[in-house]
Amino acid sequence: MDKTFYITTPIYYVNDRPHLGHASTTVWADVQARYRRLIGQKTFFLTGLDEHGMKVQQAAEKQGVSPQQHCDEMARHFQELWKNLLISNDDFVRTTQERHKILVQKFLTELHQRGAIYKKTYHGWYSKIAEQFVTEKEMVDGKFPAHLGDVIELEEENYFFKMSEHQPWLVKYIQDHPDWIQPENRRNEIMSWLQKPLDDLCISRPRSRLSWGIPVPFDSNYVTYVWVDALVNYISIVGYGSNRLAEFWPADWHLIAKDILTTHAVYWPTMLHALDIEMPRHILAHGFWLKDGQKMSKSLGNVVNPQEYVAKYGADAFRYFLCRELQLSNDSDFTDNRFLQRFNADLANDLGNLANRSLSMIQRYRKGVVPDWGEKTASDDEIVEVARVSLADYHKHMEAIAYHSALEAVWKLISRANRYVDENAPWKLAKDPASSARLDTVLRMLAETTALLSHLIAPFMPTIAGKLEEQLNMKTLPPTLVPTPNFLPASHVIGKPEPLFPRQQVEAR
RNA sequence: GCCAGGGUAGCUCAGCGGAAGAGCAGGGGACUCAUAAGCCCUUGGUCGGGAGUUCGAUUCUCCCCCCUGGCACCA
Repeated sequence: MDKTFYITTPIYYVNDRPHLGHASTTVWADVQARYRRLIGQKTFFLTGLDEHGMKVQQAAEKQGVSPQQHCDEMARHFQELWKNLLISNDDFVRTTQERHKILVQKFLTELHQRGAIYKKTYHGWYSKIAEQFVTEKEMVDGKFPAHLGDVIELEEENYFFKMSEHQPWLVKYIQDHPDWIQPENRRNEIMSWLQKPLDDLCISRPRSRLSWGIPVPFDSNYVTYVWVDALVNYISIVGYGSNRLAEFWPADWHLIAKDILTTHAVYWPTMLHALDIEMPRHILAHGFWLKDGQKMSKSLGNVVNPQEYVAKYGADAFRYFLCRELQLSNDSDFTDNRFLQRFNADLANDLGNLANRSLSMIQRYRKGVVPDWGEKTASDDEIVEVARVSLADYHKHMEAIAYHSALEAVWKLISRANRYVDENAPWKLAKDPASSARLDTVLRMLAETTALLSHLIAPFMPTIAGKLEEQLNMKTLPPTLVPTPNFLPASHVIGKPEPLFPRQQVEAR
């Protein structure tokens, strides 16, 4: 494992409080970061906030506070949620931080020096009320909607990045790297999008109408367009401008939601290419959540508040659900019924009960001492084989961020282990002294399987994995995912078994 | 409107030319270590509609219906 591992979430825009979408992307990144650390890879996991721009300026004005005060308040909401969701980010970038601003300016200076930026007049429709340019796309029946107020034709000088120059290169790059943009339907979208000629990208705003931004280094009358500001975070925090950059860059994964695919798959790569900086290895865009089959919206009042679920069911179960149910290529439906079904069936019944029955029997039949291997049968060979296959599948899918499949692999082992208990019926073996050697093996097998499972679920459910390890009394053992015949030493004494997940009441249907 | 993707068991989805599958939910049974959990058995589908190619189509082709997504400088 020579290369370090670097994963990012978007830096979230602070015009609103964190919602289920933010939580999903961040949990996904966290699971990957924890997995990488678990297998011993040096890992950097970055998330943060995008704090500049018109929307923030306007939101602050509306509340009668300074933009920075507004950002600080939002930052508290995000950081509180990440804490409650057990997010293990290595840094938290805020674009208003000096360390970031300096490097955004360096980034722009370099683009400018290379001749990648030029100034031209922009013609467009400008809404005074919204304080921004609007596109003709927003017209309804040839008119702009009333909430935009008077829309006037306006000319404005701005700086542009020569994005169009990089179009042929980008098309070829995507063709040559089929796994670069995932999933495939998003890649196809970008490819079809690139069939039209690419325009150059406006990367500035006159300071006169937007003050809340990073000054353009070569023209103090302008501030930077927020996307340039935001995207640069991926390199500014890991050492852009110094030889430190090579330690983590290129990023292994940029995790995003589908709505910001273009900025990450077109704007960002072309900017990097203009500066001869290496491309990120993968860009993964997941879908949105629906609630009960509908788009979430404040007006419908069906917005899922992550904090509520964490408070009610625990961060672990919530994280599990986000990883088990969120689809990549499509939108997914979040329903309370489905959440509870997953909770009861997968967590309480399958996993929780397996752990509890296994440890209880070791307590009851061997006074908490994990016995050494005794008499073996074909049943043992079978479960060991299932464990071997599950582990291989697990690693394969974890590396690809296919959590749905990785968890399926884990649950195949859980199912097999539950069947193993019934087919060996330790309670019958315990009644016959002649079966003692067989009972030893069965209990040892269950202890080992449970120990392995605690490691496999750790990236998804850190607290529960910790509780399970505590009950197994294996806190002092090194975390590892290398399959060994013995996670637990001879004569190992386990702790007290406690249910991991309390079964939830489901309303009668 | 244009371009993609999809419509398979109550739900979520896999299969994509040779006898319809999984998980969950539902029903029944034997057991008792365990969170009345687990285990075994089981109900359930003219695979969106129509036409065609083929010895044979859920799977390929065409038409139609329905759904979803994308169509840039809003983050």
